[in-house]
Amino acid sequence: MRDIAARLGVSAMTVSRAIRGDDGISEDTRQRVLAAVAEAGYRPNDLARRLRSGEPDELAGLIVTGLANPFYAQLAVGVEDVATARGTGLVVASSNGDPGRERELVRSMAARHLAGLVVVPAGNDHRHLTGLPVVLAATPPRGIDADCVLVDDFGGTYEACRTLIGRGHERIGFLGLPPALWTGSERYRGYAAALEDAGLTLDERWVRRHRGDVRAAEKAARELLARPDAPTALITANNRNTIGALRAARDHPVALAGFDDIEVADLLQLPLSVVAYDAAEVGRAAARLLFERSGTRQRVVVPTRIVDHP
Amino acid sequence: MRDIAARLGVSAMTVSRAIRGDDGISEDTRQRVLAAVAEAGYRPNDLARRLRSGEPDELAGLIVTGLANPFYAQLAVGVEDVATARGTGLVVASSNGDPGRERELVRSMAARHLAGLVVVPAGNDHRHLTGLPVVLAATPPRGIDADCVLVDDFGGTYEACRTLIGRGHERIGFLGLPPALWTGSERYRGYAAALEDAGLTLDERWVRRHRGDVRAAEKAARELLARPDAPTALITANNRNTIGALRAARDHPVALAGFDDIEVADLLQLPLSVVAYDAAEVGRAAARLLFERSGTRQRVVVPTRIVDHP
DNA sequence: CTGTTAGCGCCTTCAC
DNA sequence: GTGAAGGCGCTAACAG
Repeated sequence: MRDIAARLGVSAMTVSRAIRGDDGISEDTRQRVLAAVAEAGYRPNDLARRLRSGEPDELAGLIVTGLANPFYAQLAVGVEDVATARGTGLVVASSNGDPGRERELVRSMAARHLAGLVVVPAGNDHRHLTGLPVVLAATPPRGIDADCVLVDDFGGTYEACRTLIGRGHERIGFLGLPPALWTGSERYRGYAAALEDAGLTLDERWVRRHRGDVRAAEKAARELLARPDAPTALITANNRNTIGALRAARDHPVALAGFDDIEVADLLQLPLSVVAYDAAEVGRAAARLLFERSGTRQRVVVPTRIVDHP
Repeated sequence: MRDIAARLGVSAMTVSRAIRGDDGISEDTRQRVLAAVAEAGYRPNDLARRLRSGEPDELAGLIVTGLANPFYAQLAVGVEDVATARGTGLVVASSNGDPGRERELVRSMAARHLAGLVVVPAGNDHRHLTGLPVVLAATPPRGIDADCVLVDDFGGTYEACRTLIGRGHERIGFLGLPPALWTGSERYRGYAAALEDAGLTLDERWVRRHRGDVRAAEKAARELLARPDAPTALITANNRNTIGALRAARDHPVALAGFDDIEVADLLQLPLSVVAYDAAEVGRAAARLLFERSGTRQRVVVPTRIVDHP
């Protein structure tokens, strides 16, 4: 900057003003400065600018359990949309479901003085989510006071289960996440409530609750469906479990209803109902809460709807 | 920092040294400082640190055309893996295929002094990719000198087309991206070469090359397949086109071979061959090139393989 | 309209 | 082992 100023015989301030589009500078001078800037290929240093002006970093963070899951990719798209609209960049990181790693990521983001953080937490204790504004997604806060965006886990699963019941199924199994996880617990609760309200029995032998990938899900589904008293229908409580169950269903016919939509669900020649919702909207809502930070604590619930792919 | 120093009756330098783990400070003093730091909840300011020390930011950037596309999500996972292993964070942004927006993103990332940038470019002229180290993915550099990671677009499409020919198809259409895009051009070339080598005619009426989403792809496929002289097979040159063609194929039976694997391709009751490759590896390779920056210009090609889902 | 002075928070360099 | 001086690149706040 000083170089440019010297070369033009003006002060650094003038260059600064021209670059920032500050007024109080003649149009003529501005043009001359901008020309010199372009010619020199000079780029102002954001670090120094922020250090001096005290502006917060125009960078927010997003921590998800795994970007490979299409749900989180969509969520990231939503967060990015809102951030971009504000001129804010987005640092994305995956915890891989490891609370220790999540803790480490939060620490480094806080040290970087990011403007704020959207987190899909890996664990249940959120007391380490400090040092910067935080909005939780998919899980309500525990141990901290923070805004959050939830999906209607209970209601969605309840409706999915009712769909199966409405089709005459009485032996309905459940393939989901561990009970310690909020989504695992809430979706199981929706399943259990739907059974109870229909006067059906919840048979624990038809339940598998694990934390795993598609292969683990397929294995669990196969075990369930190979039983002599196999259920005639399954609730699969997230997209990994749904895909695993779909693979198992090639050999063991079974009706399926799953949480999370699947892009090509309509192309599968298998009966599948899904609990669909706008994953990007979860991200957008979270980002809005982060940036708008009203005084009162907020909890947004994104609605779900049943989509049948008969 | 001054506060802490004053409170302890030491100089700011001592606090700085203690925090950074610099030696040349007594163990006793360090402990006292660290205790005070913890108690005050003080966090050193990364901006100021870097401004003074001139270190590059421990953040790299990734610009893709759209994170919603599973291919780019996987690529992001790969870049993130390698970055994380080095303790580097990742700023992710989508250009939405708009070169103007890409230019703007590059500018802001360069201004933030990120350590480097992996870019899946939206356009063909890459001269705006300056101001920081850049590695291109999926497209070779043009107008700049940079490393890049490519997929074997030509070879993959060639083999996919040969698969269809091997099954007896002689009227093979093509659904792909515009010729101005590298992948659009290379994949079309693979298609054309396979036809030529087999002595088959390339009929332009069976070709649709557009930039669009799944719906546009389905529409294009329907038009193609509704013709009286419809092709009996289609090459779909990316996952958006493949899914669109799959939808169209419900009403117009046709053999399909597509570039990019689809997660549940094995579950579709439709004959589909795909050109599969490790999208995350594209990201990992790009990140490695970025961080290792050898003196010589590198070009990595990620291999493809045909996977049949009969 | 333009320039001068001062300092953002930290770290390099050199004294002590 | 510790501190004082000075400056990284930029921009408030005040002159003129």
